Amino acid sequence: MKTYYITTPIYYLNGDPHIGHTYTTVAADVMARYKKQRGYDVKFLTGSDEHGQKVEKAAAEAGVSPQEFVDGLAATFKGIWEVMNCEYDYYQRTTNPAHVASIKKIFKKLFDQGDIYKGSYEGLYCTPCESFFTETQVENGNCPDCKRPVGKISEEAYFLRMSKYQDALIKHYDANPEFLLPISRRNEMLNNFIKAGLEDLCVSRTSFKWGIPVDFDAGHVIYVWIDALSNYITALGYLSDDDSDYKRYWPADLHLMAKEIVRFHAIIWPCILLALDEPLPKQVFAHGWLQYDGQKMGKSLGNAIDPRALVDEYGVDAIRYFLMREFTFGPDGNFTPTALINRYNADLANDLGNLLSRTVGMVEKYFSGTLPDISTPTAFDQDLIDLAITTLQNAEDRLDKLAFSEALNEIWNLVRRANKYIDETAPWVLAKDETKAPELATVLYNLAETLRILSIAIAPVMPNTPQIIHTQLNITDPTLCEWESGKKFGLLPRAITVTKGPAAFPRVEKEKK
RNA sequence: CGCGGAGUGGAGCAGCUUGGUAGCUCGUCGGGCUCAUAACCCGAAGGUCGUAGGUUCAAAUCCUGCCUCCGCAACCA
Repeated sequence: MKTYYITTPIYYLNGDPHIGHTYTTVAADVMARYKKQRGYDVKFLTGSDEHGQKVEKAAAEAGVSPQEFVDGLAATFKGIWEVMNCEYDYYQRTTNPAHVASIKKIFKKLFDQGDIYKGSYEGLYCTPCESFFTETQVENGNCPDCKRPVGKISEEAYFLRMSKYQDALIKHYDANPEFLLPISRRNEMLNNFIKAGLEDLCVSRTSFKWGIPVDFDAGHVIYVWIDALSNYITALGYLSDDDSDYKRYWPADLHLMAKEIVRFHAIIWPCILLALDEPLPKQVFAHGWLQYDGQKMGKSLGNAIDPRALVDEYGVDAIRYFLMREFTFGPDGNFTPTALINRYNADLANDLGNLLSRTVGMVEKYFSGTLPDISTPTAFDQDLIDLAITTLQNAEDRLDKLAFSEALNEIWNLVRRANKYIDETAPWVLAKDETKAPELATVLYNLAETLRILSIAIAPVMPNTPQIIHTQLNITDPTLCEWESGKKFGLLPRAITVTKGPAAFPRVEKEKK
């Protein structure tokens, strides 16, 4: 069976999850579900990065141990993924003993083979940001990020010989045009950083304790690079007693992330893998940020969006749909409440929800809820059917390129086509003439069958909605819900009995804001 | 000369890597229909694609200058 290994970053546990984390993870979940539906053996990994000085400090301020602190936040993150219906296959934590053991082995291996060496690091350091800065970066002696004073510190540290792998990395980029997408990111990394020259990277710290210790040198702690990035392989059991998953799933098909960490995934991580002599991931994809009303989102600005509140108000499928449909996956996007309401009403309430509602309504009204097994084609059927049987393929073409919005647009072309079909065939006219019952039954059947296909197409993005459609159309045969069955028209039994339910997506009034 | 992104009908966006009738959603106006969540369907208006040049038979799309806005500058998705 073909495997598909997809990852989100492991999120740093320094605060509650926000819409940004949600955006990345939902996108990954959509891909994972899509591939599962198509029969792939999928591994979907997410997790949390739980070490470092910020966590150590935040825990101290909260009056709990670092472990207690991250346990709480990790639970919060797992909770939001449950709310968002993100079904990861494994949740990796950098405090997981198995991860810790693997990381120690990786570090030791790299040290033993000379790719990690001991040196000393001196620089201007901002403690809260856990970052070194160059003279030019510092603004009047203050950290350019948080504006607090930086101090000059020097420490013994271990370095990763990144410079050694520069040429190999460039070769890999050249040989794999789709290694890093979108193209703009590729150009950025290649031209500005890789070709400009890779400097050896400081991969340990002595300034804090909360991390994985360097076994052979007391006081040194393995810094985030190796600790966090390697999670993608420690989660598969790399260098553990059971590395069957590693053999099965590595190299990853896709590392998904937002743009600010593309450097680590497109440069540092490949260098680590090159040093380990392991294959590089097939693709790294960096999407943009969501802004809020044109402004950067963030806790400090007080405009961070709480995904839970959105789900409470609109439902999880609607929010997932909105995130995947509204924004082009790649560039930054602008999140506005108005856009959310517009999308919800136009696409979900008016187009899809109403299509289901009017279809089921007509079967009830004209045939007392059960379609008779009679049919006579109408002049309008073929157009609808032609589009219906190509819709899944069209969606596949887009999804395979992570063009979620385009994929949904393809699917909605069918939704709109079905609504138009109702207008063309005017079932209410057919209903007035008893001799037209076979045509009427055909029209309603074709609509039901189209809804079946739609339920398959939307499932990766909207995992709950298919069930609503299936319940109302009384679809119980699981084979009628399989991806490939959505490429065939006419599989649904003709004599279906429908059950009208509450509106799948009740309209939201704009005044509500 | 720090780096990068963006400027497309009223709004929000796509298209630009691989030049060739300017597309989508919302909104507006007009019409149709009445099965449905006052939803649906059809039609129309509205853009010299930031600006000045260049390359080309042909540029929103490639190149150069300029203007404006925004982000980043070793871990905020």
